[in-house]
Amino acid sequence: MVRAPCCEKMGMKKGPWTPEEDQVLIDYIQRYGHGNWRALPKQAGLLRCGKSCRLRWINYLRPDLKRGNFSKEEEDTIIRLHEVLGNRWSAIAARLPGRTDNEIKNVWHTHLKKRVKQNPATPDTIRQSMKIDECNEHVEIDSNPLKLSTHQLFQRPGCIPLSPQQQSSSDLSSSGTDSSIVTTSEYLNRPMKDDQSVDDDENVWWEELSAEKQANLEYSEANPADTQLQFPSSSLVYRPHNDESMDFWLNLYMEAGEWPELPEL
DNA sequence: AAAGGTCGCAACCGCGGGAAT
DNA sequence: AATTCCCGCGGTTGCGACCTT
Repeated sequence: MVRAPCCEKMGMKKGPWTPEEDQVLIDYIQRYGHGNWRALPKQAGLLRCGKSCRLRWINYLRPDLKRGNFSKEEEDTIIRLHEVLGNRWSAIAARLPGRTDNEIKNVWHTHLKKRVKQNPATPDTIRQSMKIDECNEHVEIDSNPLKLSTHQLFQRPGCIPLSPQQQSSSDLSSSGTDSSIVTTSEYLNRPMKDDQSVDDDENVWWEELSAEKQANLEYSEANPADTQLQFPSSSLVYRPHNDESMDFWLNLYMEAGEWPELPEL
């Protein structure tokens, strides 16, 4: 059964909000909060659906919104984050205080997309990323939608190197020109021996690979920043196993303006 | 000055995921 | 376990403002 959109209810108003409606919504939320968006309009006396109220509050009425034009720094930040995160506007907005995902999406489509297209070399990150790609073993080319955030992140450090032991023990067929280099994709697609079960779900392989390698990683739960310094070897596979560690890498990237190099022993 | 085209922004829509039942 | 509900997200649209001819 398909649920009817909430706004199709008779009597629900659509279109631009009036100042009076805005004030009703502000007054209500300031007094009672917004625990249940669906119930809110009825309780507040608004002829709007909950979805419309939520959108209006989040994108326009929230007191912590910055408003006004984006600064050059904010635009650069969006470009860099977009390169890493793609169209994940809410994730980008989470790193730009006072800005909404809708606002960022609009500014991307109206200004920044053109800017990047006209001058693709302008964001230094592109060059920097290429530089990193060149100096490391290989670039992760796998794309798994379910792991997109992690994968996109690590397409830049990209370089998720496999240990030499891993390469020699997994009986890999090398399709590349350099047999000492194995991408994660090649690992995941490696031919199976008879006694190895083949799982169609790449996620499983990916998870197994990660779990296997995380065991060798001295990861500090208490202080993720320590993790960077605790690679037993730069040839180990590492994958952030939660959002916190992903944020750690992303913050490093944002602060430094480039991806940190994996430490060598 | 007017008509047509383009831009920018606010709002809507449909979908997916997680929580609740 | 299945269904329903709600929220949040990303893509898209509508329309007023501005620009060009």
